[in-house]
Amino acid sequence: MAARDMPAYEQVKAYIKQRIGSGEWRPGDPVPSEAALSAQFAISRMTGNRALRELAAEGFVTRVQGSGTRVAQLHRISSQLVIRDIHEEVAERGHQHATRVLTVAQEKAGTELAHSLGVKLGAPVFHTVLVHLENGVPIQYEDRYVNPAAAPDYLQTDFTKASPTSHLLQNAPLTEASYSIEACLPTPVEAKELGIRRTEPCLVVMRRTVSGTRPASVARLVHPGTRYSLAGQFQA
Amino acid sequence: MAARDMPAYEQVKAYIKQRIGSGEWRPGDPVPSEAALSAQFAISRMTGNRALRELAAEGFVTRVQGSGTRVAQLHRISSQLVIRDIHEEVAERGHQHATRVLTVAQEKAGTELAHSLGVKLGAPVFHTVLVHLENGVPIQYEDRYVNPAAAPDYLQTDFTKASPTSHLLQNAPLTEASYSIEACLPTPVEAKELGIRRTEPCLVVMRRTVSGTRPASVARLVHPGTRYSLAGQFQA
DNA sequence: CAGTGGTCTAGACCACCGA
DNA sequence: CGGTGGTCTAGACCACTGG
Repeated sequence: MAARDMPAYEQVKAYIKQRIGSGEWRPGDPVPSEAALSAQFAISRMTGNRALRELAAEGFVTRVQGSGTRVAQLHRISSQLVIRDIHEEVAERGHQHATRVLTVAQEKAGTELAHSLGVKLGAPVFHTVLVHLENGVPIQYEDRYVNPAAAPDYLQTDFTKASPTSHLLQNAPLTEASYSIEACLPTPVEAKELGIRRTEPCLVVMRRTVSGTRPASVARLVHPGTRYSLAGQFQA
Repeated sequence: MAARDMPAYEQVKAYIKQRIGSGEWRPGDPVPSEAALSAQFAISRMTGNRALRELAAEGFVTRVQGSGTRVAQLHRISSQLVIRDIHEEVAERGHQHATRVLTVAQEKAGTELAHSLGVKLGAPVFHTVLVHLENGVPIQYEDRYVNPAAAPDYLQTDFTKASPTSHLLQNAPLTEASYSIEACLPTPVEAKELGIRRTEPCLVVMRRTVSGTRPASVARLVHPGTRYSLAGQFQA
């Protein structure tokens, strides 16, 4: 065990998590109070407080002022899906990232798009279509519409050097987003640009981001099923 | 403003979040040090520490010992992705959920499985294969292996009444999980049981759950691409 | 080296809950 | 009322970073 090197509050957290994980303390059972922990571990009350406060934030226990701390009823496990720049993602794997630019244009918003981006019908919107390559192999077809109000100089970006995601993150602080993930067959154009057969399943992520109160961008990200998977970890 | 009633550390957090949200402090910019905050707000260093520590946990800033605190590049946003019982999920949509049980058996662990579940090669493991239907239409093919140590009476469950997920959540408190999501074609058996063509893309979720320190279960969840999508929302 | 964050202490006052 | 958590302070020592 690396228990000796752990900070005191981490040791207390580990102790409590272990009791909960082993089933020794069941949901609803009381957890030792801050004062009890101080005495038991020979630590100050603040240290015990930090341990319990963090466990509460992580969903392991619930605390009620005046009443006490108890083991939480359900373990809600929420993931930490992160909106990442694909360039960083590839670079982190130690691979080469390159971008092929297919379309950079200003267009007029149709009904559906106008609604998604919160602009008027026929108002100008920015449109880019790119293919991202990892070590020369296409891994993502990115079809994106951007609200000019959120990133006025979007079209001036050199997309071979800065990805749309990084440009948007720099210029339009992200406050909200929604996504959906599905499995689809690629369109003929997508298949051609990704260099795959039209029968190969693709992982498609549709994402809509909001900056402040203003919709910033909607994107359709198509990944060949054999070359890309989303992975993640839940904790707490 | 309710600023007067807020604890000091919350006021400091609000101040910093406001600067970041308004774009006044850009990603990578330095955030005032704990000492600077103490002076500026007339608070103790510990209070400033708590504000910055929580902002770091929430993904607004990054901290490096010895170097300082800076505005984070990305907003880490926790999603609503939760490990849910498919029965609840379907019921929530106001639909009928039914289960077809294909396999309920005890088997011997092969090399790979033994490693995933943390048991010895050839040790007994529980195996179930189910098909979940929403209003009579197959939406998920669930192939699951369970560690007997985590849920000894798993095989006695009536899976038409309680789903594996709900049984496991009841009996083996969940502490950790990892998953991957990909797009694949179904195997012949999967296609047959789901009632789809073998060329129809499927959304496949591989999930491994851990209860305490013990791997509890590994599952392969296959969903027809045309009938199922994962959706979620981010919020700051 | 000076400045930073990481941790910890031994007190303190308050608001709240339950008996 | 005593016990609980919620917050805050004014110090302290340490490990790490940068110039």
